Amino acid sequence: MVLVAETTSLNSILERVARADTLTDMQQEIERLRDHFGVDHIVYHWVSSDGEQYGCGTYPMTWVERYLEKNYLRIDPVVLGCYQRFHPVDWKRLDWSGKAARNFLADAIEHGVGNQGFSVPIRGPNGQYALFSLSHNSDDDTWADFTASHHRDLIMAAHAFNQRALELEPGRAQETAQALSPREVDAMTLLALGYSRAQVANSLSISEHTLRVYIESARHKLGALNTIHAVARALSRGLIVI
Amino acid sequence: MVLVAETTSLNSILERVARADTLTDMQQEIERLRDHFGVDHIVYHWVSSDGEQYGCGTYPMTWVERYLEKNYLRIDPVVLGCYQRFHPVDWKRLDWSGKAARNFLADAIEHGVGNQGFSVPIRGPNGQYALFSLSHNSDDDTWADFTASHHRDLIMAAHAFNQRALELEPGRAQETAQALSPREVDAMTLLALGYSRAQVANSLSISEHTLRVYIESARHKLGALNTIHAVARALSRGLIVI
DNA sequence: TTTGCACTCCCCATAAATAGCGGGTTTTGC
DNA sequence: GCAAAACCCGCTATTTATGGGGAGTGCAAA
Repeated sequence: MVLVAETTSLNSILERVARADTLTDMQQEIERLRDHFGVDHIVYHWVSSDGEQYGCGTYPMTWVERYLEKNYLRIDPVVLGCYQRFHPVDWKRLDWSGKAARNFLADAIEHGVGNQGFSVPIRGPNGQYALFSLSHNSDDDTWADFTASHHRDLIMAAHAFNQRALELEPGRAQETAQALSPREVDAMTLLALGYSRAQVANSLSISEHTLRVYIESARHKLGALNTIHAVARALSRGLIVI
Repeated sequence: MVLVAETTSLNSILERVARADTLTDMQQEIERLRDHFGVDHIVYHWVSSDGEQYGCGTYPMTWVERYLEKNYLRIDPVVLGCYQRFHPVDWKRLDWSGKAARNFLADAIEHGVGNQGFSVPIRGPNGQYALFSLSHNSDDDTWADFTASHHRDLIMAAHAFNQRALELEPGRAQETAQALSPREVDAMTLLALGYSRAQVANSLSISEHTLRVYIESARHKLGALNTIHAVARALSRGLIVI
């Protein structure tokens, strides 16, 4: 077990990440990064604004397939926990109570994921949510020393992957374009706060019919199927804040 | 004009930021950081989950007051532009067309803000949105050299402020998000994805009435007034991911 | 200056969600 | 083992949202 990082090569790896043209290139760099840090696994995966999942990393293919097949995204305490957090977190500090979480953990370790882990969450303007994770097999103290001494390197690495991944993400151009008008933002915000249509119309001092026009135009701009969908998209894209 | 950064002292500043107990402490460190980078101004400001604004920085008090008084937050292309972005951006690359934006720029420069600028946006799980900005008076080339060579330091500094600011934010502790049951999570998620109740019930292979029970229990747990409200809260509390 | 966009208002018919009542089984945690 | 919580289903009635039409103003940029 080697837990040594040579900062000399980190910069060169991150520079290559910044110039990566494909996911395959990033995959290669993530393997270099794993060797650099001397950990068992590194994974970078993210959820785009349209809910699509992307990722690259060094987990065994069997685990990746199982993860997708079992839809572990909705169970994985790392994903769910980091979604509520701002800064990097050690997996030990997440909530592993609950049967589903414990089963997931057992399954993960069985498939080669380490017993220790550390994740850096980053989120973007349109609900993009990315996670840069390291996983390793070691005792608690060794792991604590490692994460403490490489905290900054890990943040920088996460940022590098993140920046490039977002640039490589397909269909980014037309999604950011669809902003909402001020009135539409008002309407979506008040709906998200639990007001009924009548209350929203009253709050905005407009007729309920006018309000409906805003809701519908917001729906169309957001490509939403109904009001709940529209509010959810506006929220997760950061167009409204509640 | 000095644009030299000694990396030896950056770490010590950021470590003091990480241990800062109050906004005043952070204010002190931000001044040290300004001297370290040799720029005219550094500002860190953020919008919390309840919409409150906080900030600290080296701008003249007259400008801060004018900014708040004129409600420039809704005009400032730096704030608006970075809200739509993921990674650090030079102010020159933002959209300064539009009368309001140009007036704002003139007003800002008149109050001592530099003609150059660079901002690092970061956002958090509950709609928090933070901006770490540097401003300086210089020509384009000098500024481009500075930002290029200190790109990583700036990201690290932004992260350091960000992490501490979020920890210092009041009212974070009592945000004990009551968890939803797996079925409630399913229901909320599918609703957020735009499915109607009939479609959700069909997807989950349960009766529409049973689905209704889940939606209502989720509503009660979330203290929501209606379904839209419940979905919005579940989303913004990170209980569901779409 | 003309084109676009944001903003405001109105009707009608149908689809969907909400509110209230009732009944039951299976899992999970202490 | 027991209690609590999660899981599942039925009914009726009312309120609310949605979908499809309309029309007209004003502002600002191309």
